[in-house]
Formats: sequence, structure tokens, C-alpha cells
Amino acid sequence: MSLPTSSAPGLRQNFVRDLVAADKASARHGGRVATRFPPEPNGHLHIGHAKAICLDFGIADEFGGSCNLRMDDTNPVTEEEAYAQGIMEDVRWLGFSWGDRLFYASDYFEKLYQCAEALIEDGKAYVDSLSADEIREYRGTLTEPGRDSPHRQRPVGENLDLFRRMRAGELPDGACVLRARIDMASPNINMRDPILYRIRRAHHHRTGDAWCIYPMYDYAHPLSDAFERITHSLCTLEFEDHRPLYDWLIENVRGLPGRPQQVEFARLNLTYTITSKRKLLQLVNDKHVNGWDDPRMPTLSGLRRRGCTPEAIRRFMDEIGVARRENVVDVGLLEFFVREDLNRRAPRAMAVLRPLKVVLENYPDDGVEQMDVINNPEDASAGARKVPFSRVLYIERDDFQEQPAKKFFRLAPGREVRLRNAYLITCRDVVKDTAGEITELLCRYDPATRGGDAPDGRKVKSTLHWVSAAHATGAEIRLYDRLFSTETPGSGDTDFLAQLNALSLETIRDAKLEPSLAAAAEGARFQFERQGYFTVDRDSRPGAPVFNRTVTLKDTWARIQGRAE
RNA sequence: UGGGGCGUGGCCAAGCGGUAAGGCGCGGGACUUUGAAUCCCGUAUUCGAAGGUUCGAAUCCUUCCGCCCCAACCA
Repeated sequence: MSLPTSSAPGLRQNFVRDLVAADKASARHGGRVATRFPPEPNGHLHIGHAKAICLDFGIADEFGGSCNLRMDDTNPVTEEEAYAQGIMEDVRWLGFSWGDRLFYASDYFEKLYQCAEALIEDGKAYVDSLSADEIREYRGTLTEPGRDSPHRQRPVGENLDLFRRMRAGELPDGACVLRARIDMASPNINMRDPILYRIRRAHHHRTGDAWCIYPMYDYAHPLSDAFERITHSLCTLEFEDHRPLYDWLIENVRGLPGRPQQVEFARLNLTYTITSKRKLLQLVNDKHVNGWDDPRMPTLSGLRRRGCTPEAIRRFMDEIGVARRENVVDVGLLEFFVREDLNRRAPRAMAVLRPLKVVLENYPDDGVEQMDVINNPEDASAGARKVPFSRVLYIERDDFQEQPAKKFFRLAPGREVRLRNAYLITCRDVVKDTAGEITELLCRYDPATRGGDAPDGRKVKSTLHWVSAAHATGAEIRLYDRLFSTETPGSGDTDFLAQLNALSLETIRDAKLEPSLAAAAEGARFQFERQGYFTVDRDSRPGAPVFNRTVTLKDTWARIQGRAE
């Protein structure tokens, strides 16, 4: 009954796949598989949505089915066309295609309306004139049953007339609603005569002012699924309690062309990561970040700008699986896949974030050599380049310790190390200013070690990256460490803003880069030796690129600090 | 005695009556012109707990414990 595991690239651990496979095998939906990804265009997609996207499109892909992109735009007050456009861009970027199957729930408004009239005619829906407060009161509580509305027995003809007047705009906002007639005593609150339509005079981004009544999610969703002949309507766990209502509508609305089934799975939670649209919107609105695509944001556009690849995200989703269990995945796992992917494709480059001057006393004053450097040891096709070397260089400040700690292998007085792809050098002296700050290192190089190998076979314990001072390109580098927020996922309405301290952004303005990087194109990704992976930001200026750090090397800094102690 | 879900190592997660996959992390080793990567090896006598059924249980039954979701004219 279950299909071979790990057939498709990804979706390995996945109960949904087994379920769909069983349905397909038993020809439950005529052997068809049709899914949909139904975002509400009221914000931008984030990493949590990526799980749903990979699942919806992945399942369709795996079973030779189709996946529709449907904008769930039934609430005009929060939705905008610009968001819909952003959503499309993000889904495409992630690597999925909906072909010509782009839909809007608002396209179904007329159809949905006709279905509602039919429901009324069948005695299965009625217009309620209670106020919102009264409806809440009549609904009962978690432990007490609800009570029938005094309007519950309104005759069909009257319901029809009122509903038509609702549509015609004869009734003010809030005057009444259309409700399904199900069971006010149901233990499932969603079944206590749920509201199907409300009056809301708001401009809709697509239908304009054509409508003043709008369908509720619970009504529009199952019917939209049926209209599109969706077979498997995948959604997150919180909609579990809505399934009986979903099924009720599928069964009680006449003439539906399909009989979709709703299947729920657990949403993705990531440590340190905010995946609440409301909070993300607040970050944007309150200007804690510079827009939805700020590299600190967990939005797909933010991750993209930060240099994260869609391949890495998909691999991540494959690996975390799909289950019905609440989960909080360590963001380090996402970072692992970003590193894994970038390691293969990002060329290496030398960059010095916090420069310390090194003068090679025995190197000719005006000498310049072009060193041959491999672009990516993981990828021979990436080729090689020339990097200028001269008497005055910069190395990383952290790569020197005047009094080296026990496990510190890099440069120290009297010690010999290798400059990557260049020479072995030995530190002879330390120059300080009047304040005692180290201003430069006086070193000697071994002319016989060009390329980094000693003819006599002697070894050094460390290899440093460097940049020729006279040739260096200045750059601005933004370091983002551990994304977003320290708030514990799922902690609800805690003051997450107070915990944004991990939304750390350190900007280094005087970093020194090897000259080849001056012309790096926007979006290009590099691994700066031992500093992590960096991406050229769109805000770069000619000759002075701006880099965002995509992700650090595996715990580099923690290890260095830990071992240096 | 409201309803609906879920509990497998630090984090995910397979398993569906035959004697605990895999990934991340972690520990150890090899290699190394990035303390990265790569490559080996190790990492749950145990599946929330307690009973029971069975030759045999994480898988079946019973009870208990814990966690999540639901009372928007949001989705």
C-alpha cells in the first residue's frame, strides 16, 4: 500500500504522501491528484509557507498531478494586489510552477453566492439579524452548548429576500449575516451555525466595489477546492476542527463538481524565528526592519536577499519531513543546508573584515606579484584567478595574538604561518601606537615558498587569508548573526519586540577585499575564507560593494573563541 | 466527564506485532594551503508512565500523565 520511500527528491518522511498514494491506488478520486497552495495576499510569504509550498507542489509533482496557486482573497480589508504579486514571485523563486492554474477566490464570488442561495432554498442556511456580540453570546462556550438564534426558523422566502438585499447593499454593515443551519449544541464550536457571509463595505483589490458581502474562509475554501476539483486540500493542524464543517459544505451544497478532502499537517516552527504574519507586519510597519525583504526577515524575499538559495530551502524541507506533531526545528539545520549548498557553488575569495597591517620587511618596496588562486576547490570548473601580492598587506586582526592562547595556531611573535596561496611569513616585531594599540606587524617572508609550500618540507600550523593594501577594495559588510528574535516559538503574545536583541546587525564599513570583488554582481555569493558566506546586496555602489553575510561557517566563531581560551 | 489532535535520543523523524532507519547536533579519529569542507567510527537495551494480551509489543487493549488547537461578522 505504501509507495517506495525516497522516490522523489525530497518529501521523504511524509505521511501525506502515503495517504495520497493509498488514495491513488484505490482510485478514490478517479486516480487523480490535485492540490493547491492557497495564500491570503495580506503579507509576504515566509519560511513557514515554504513548507506548505514544497508539500503542495511536491505531492502534485510526485503523483503526476497538478497544483493550483489560489489567492485566498475573501477579506478585502487586509489584502492587496501587491502582496499577490510578491507571493507569485516567491513561489517562482522557490522553484515551483503553477502553469496556467492561477486562481483567486474572488473569481468565484458569483458562484459562491449562487451556492449560498441554493443552500437557503434547501433550508440549510438562514439570515441572522443578531449583533456580533449577541451571536457570540448565543454560541455558548467550550463547555456549554449554544442556543438557537431567534431568527433560526425564518422562512426560506424571507431568508432569500434578506440575503438578496444584503447583496444589493440595502442593509448596513453588521446588520445581519448568513449562517449555516447545523447544530447549535454541537461540541465542535465550528458547527454551531457558522457564519457564511458578512456585510462589509470595503474596496476589494480585484472586484472593487462590486460586492458588499464577502464569504468567510470556512465557506469559500471548501467550495473553491471543489470548483477546482482539488482532491487533497492540505492545510495546517489548526484547521482540524474545521474539517467537519468543510465536509458538511461539500455534502450539502448541490451540484459541486468535486469532492475534495482536507488533510492537516503540522506547521513549521523555527528556533529564534518569527513566523507570525502579524508580528512580521509589525516589524515592517514600526520600521524595525527596512521592509519585507530586509535580510534579517524570515520572509522568502528576505532570505533570498540574504543569499539563501531555493535549493537549500527545498533540501531543508525534505529533511524535516511532514508529520502531525508539533515541532520546533533548530534554525541551525536550515543554516546547515545553506552552507552545504553554498559550499559547492560559492567561489572562495579573500576578505579582511577587521584589517591589521602587515609589512614584509624583506619584500621589495614596489614589488607586485600576481598569485594564482583557485576559485573553488570544490568545483574545478570554477577556474582560477590572479590576486595581487605586495609588501604591505592586511590580515584579520583576530589572526594575530601577541601572547597566543594555548590552542591558538595563527600568527604570533616569532611564529611562522602561511598566507594562503602566497608565502610563508614569520612575525618579527609588533608596532604599537602611544595608546598601546597594535598598529602593524613587521614580518619577513620566505621567497622560496611562493605558492605556500616550503621546499624543505617544513609545515606550519595555520593558513591566513590576506589582501594587498595597495590593491584592496573597500567594502561595507553587514553581519547578521542568528536570525530575528530570541523569542521562543509558540510563546504567543509575549512581547517579542523586547526580545529582538538577536536581530543583531553589525555593519563593518572599512573591510578590505581582494580587488576582483570590486565588480561583483548583485546577488553573487562568495565564501570569504573562514568568515562565512556572503552575498552582494542590491544596495551596492560601484567599486564599493555591500555584502550581507548569508551564514557563518560551521560554528567558526564559537570554536575559535572556545579554543582560544 | 466540552470537542479535536499529539507524545520515539539534544532537535526533526522513520517504524504500523518480529526484536529501534536517516538527517542535524554531539564525541573520537584520518586528511587538509579555510581551526571550514571531505572521509571514517561512535552516539536510545529503549519508544510519556503503569498494567494487560502475546512465543514475541514502540506497534494491540486498559488506565493514568503531559503538551497543542478551538468560543473573529480573520485566514
